[in-house]
Amino acid sequence: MMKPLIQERLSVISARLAEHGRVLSSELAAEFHVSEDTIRRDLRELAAAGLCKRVYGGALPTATPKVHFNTRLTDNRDVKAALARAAIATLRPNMTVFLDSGTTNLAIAFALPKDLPLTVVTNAPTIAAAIIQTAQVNTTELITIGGNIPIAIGGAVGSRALRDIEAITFDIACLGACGIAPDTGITADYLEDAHFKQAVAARSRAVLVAATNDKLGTAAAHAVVPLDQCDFLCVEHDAQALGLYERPDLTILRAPDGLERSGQTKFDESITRPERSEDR
Amino acid sequence: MMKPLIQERLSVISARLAEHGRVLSSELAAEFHVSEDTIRRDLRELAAAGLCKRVYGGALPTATPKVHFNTRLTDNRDVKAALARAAIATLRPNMTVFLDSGTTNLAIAFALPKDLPLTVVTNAPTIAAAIIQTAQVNTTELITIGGNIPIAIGGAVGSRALRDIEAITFDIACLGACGIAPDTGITADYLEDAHFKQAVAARSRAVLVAATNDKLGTAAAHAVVPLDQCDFLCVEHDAQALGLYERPDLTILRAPDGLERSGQTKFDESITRPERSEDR
DNA sequence: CACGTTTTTACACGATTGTGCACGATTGCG
DNA sequence: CGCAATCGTGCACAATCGTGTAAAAACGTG
Repeated sequence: MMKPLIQERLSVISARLAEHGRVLSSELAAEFHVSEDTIRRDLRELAAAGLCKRVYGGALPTATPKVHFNTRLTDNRDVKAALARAAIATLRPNMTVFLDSGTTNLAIAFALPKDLPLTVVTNAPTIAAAIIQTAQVNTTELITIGGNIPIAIGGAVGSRALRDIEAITFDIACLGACGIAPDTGITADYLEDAHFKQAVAARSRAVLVAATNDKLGTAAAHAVVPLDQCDFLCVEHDAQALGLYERPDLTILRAPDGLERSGQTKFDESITRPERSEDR
Repeated sequence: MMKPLIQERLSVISARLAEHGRVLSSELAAEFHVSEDTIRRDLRELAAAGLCKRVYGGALPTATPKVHFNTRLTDNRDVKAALARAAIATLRPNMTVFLDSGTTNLAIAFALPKDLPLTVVTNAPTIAAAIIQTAQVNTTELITIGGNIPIAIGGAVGSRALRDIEAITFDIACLGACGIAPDTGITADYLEDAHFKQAVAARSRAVLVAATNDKLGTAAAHAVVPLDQCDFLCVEHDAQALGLYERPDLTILRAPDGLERSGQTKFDESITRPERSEDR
């Protein structure tokens, strides 16, 4: 049995990941006749490239984009609410704000101060419904971008949506990100979604991205905008390795530490521990 | 057989939670061949992430953060659900359906059969959000009509919405009615809303109106369409004086007597203490 | 070929994480 | 109240991980 080249090994691991949905460090070590340290290095590299997510004992494929919008809705609700609080600090009265589809932006929609006059534009019905539900009649103007809506995305991203976007200029655009990494910038799972986000970013004076820890350091399939075209990056209070994300015109906002859990705060530190994935 | 990674276990628990509506610590421990302590730790983690609510003996899914609709919906919920069931009897596979804003149409959106392939068009974000929430990814195509949305109306009714409507022809349009009477026909509270409904009706092969008893015999400020341009009228099972509404091409559908509560007795009532639904 | 440099790997060691067990506290129920 | 089930928490042990270091292999160059 010939010893495989490193790239071959990485490729095989990647294929195994896609086929089986998971890999174990010990299995791979036995299969390639190398130490688990080597496998761990490989997985670290793949994770840095956004091709997998490391977990205790092995690795899993990066979040499959086929999951239904609803399933993502409840994930990290507290965390996203904290991110939202950090994001709304950037808003000023009478701004025109774009809220992209995505659960983090949904949290922002719910967190909008009710007495702050804003024009809110969105392509996501769920977010528009949140505005309708919570906003004052007189302080908020709501504009929706219509069109065909892929249910997995939860927002209009087609040609009509692109055309309607052209008629508006935004003071700030809150973009959802499926992945965000220092080298790849903001990335999205779907091509049309990525195109739409690009168009929005091009028509915005400022671009804000809020990302939970699990998004940091990962890359999805389609590039949206590089980091140096972003103006605000909202991260969790315990996000790490942020030095890699520093750019001249990028303001990094840390979310407040959301420790007002209903109970059992004692265990929070052991549960929401920081991610370990560092880049090289 | 092979030992699952922790994240996989958490994922399975989460899925089980969504599917069954509950999980038992003892069941999970037996299934994964781990101690109940481990399961409890898992549930603690999921609960900290806001994905479930721990109860004595297991865990329950967190109340689905579904978009809260107007309180008017909950008032006549059973009645409107019954009306919705009558309305969906008019639908056939691959129809293009327009759902106007309004709580009765919202009930229709929720009652749409999940396996019925449809193209649903709506100008109301709340209804679009409901479709996103409940629809299958592959059987429903969703198209929204965008534009400026007066929050009091809850749907796009302006010039852009009118223009977008021109490009579509509907098999059936479910119009919301603020009032319906034999002489005035369908009426609406807002002028722009009435205009928009007219445009929709003009582009539909069939017009359906569902009305609760309190709408029958009343008239709002602005006329939409007369009765003889309607094709289906859905009324409650005990609606009276319907003879006045008879027209040559109008089919009157009586809703079933809404005595059969849709089951779905949740784990909630039996195990955990009743608690207020404090969504946000 | 000789030599220095870079890359890759394996091993060692301490740190972190996951798990099961023990024991006392709490909760549900008759 | 009393009993059984469940829960919380501390602790021990094993698996896994990160990092530093050294050896081996590959590479380029004279």
